[in-house]
Amino acid sequence: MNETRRITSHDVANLAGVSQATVSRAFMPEGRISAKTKQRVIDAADKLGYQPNVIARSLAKSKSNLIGVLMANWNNPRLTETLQGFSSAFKQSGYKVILQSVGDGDTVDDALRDFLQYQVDGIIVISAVPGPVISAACMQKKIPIVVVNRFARGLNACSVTLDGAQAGRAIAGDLLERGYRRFALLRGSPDIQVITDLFYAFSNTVSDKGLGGQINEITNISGYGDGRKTIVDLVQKGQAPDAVVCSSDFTAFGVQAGARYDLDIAVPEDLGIVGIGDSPFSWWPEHDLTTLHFPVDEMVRSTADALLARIQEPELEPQAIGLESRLVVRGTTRKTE
Amino acid sequence: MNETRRITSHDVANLAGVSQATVSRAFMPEGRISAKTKQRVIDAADKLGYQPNVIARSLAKSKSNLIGVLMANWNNPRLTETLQGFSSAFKQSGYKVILQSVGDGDTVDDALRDFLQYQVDGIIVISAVPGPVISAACMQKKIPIVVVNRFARGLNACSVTLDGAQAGRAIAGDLLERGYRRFALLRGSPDIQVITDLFYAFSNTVSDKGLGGQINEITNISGYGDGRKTIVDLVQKGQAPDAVVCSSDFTAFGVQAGARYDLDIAVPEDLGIVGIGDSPFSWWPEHDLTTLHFPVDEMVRSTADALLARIQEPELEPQAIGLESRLVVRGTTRKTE
DNA sequence: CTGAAAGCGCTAACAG
DNA sequence: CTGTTAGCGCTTTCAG
Repeated sequence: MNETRRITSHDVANLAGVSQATVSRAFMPEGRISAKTKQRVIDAADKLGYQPNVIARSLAKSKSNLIGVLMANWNNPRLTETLQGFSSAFKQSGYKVILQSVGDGDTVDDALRDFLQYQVDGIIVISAVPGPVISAACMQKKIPIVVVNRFARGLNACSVTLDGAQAGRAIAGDLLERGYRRFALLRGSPDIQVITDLFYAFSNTVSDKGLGGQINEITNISGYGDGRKTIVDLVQKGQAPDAVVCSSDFTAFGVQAGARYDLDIAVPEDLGIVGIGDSPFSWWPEHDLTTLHFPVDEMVRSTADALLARIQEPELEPQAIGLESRLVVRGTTRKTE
Repeated sequence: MNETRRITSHDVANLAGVSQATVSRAFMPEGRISAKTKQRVIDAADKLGYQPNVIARSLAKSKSNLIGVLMANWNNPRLTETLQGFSSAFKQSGYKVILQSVGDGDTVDDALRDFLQYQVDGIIVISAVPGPVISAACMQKKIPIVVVNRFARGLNACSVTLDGAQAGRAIAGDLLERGYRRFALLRGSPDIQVITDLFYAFSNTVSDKGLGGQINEITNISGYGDGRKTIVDLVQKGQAPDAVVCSSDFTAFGVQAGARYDLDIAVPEDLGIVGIGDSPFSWWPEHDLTTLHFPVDEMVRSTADALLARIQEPELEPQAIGLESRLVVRGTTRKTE
């Protein structure tokens, strides 16, 4: 058996007849080295199949080029786009993504601690908010955090979310214009600030217009099954809305199914349905859902920009970015009169 | 400003009045150390907020506890389950996942080279196959690779895929029994071995039964739009099948849409539709799709097991695991007579 | 059980 | 431009 010791820069140095440091320089972008020796080193390197050891480099430079991404909600319909977006955005800047999911008994903060131990250069937390102690620890180590889809209230972390107020106004304005008046607002957990903002702005817009709209907000409704059940319940209790706004497309699909298969209510004539997210299949004619377009690309770019900027310049002020969204009008809301 | 030097095991050692090596032992599972001093060290450590530096540990132990996951196809409908599965499966074994996606100009092999530089302990390649040189390099460094959804023909790597032959037989048997005879088989790229196997077994089963079935295989059809267009084309060209098998659920949804919205063909009476994957919404009544259930959980488990086993014991033979699947019969195929 | 010392493989002054 | 020499922070013999 060939005793396979890992080949290091020393081996390359020997073969090339230079010092180990020279090998190092040959592999550094701004290594001051003559083109000729550099070539000799490179040749020797790939004759041996040498690959620089990034772990050792990280230790020496105190920079890992790792970004920790923590995913707390795997039910997001735009999830794959998000992950793919981050992975390629950071690849372009020379970073690698290390991915953790929260669940299985351990918490957001545990996961973040793991990231710290791996000396990540920055952290992205998606759909969760870090605890105060751990984020203080990050701040003290100058490791920037960007929170996505949640607010990082007073945490010295950036956050990137929908602009809930703008979205709420947009949806309410549009629905009112189409003649809807009795609204049901369906959401999951009641403590997601963005949705709170959105519903709040929605309500305000409705009252401001003075058209006599009424609003019924229902919490802890999430996913297809919940949506379907909820619309049936409402109708049976005599609280039938004429429009439903759902905090997620999946819930909206469920409402649509309830109307179509359980209740035989005409959509959009007797019931308008609006989702949030614009999931990749909301345009399919089976659904043809009017939904708020969540600008994933822009979100990824803002997040990456904010994080990278703070990796280079840790003293930058934290920033709360609100993404503007627009309503994509499809077949689940009526034509404007 | 507080000059924030990172706190290391030395700092803890000083505070605890022990040597740095002792601190190290206190944080190692099998560190030979007395309970008393260990406690003193732990106390000192979290008084300082000390977190062991995993990068340094990796360098010292030549073991990174990193698993590289390379994702080559982001259109897989079971993608989130897959990613979540791996991330939590490996977390349980003390590994972290470092995620890359191929695309944006660089290749599978580039990505794998990056993984090698990060000294990953093992690699998972999803929906792509590594080149021969890079996988030779991995083998020589004793870094195991498991290929998922593709065969690793002669690469000294494990592979985990559907058992195409079994799946093909199952689908064909079921469709024949339901009286379908004129089959269209829709697939994307023609060089995915699993689908080739599947369609081959499908064809064989059809001929073996001697019921006079005929088969039309069409390649480069992938996704909703393609599926929809394809069924319309077939009908217009007078080649209407009475059953369509699609290599992905999304294509099947498209076929269904074509039948429903463009052609007004009765499904399942005049057209049977079968997908592959069993995506999370194939059971929704809008689709109610008969589809081959892809056992994601089992796939994740097999993959993780195979990889972890080879991390511990690099000399294990490569293994090709074929996952058994079953057809989930829903509304897009007729009742058996 | 604990301390001293030699690495792990690379980067970064500092001379020459 | 290149070699020498210290580290980066931790693990691991090897003595004691």
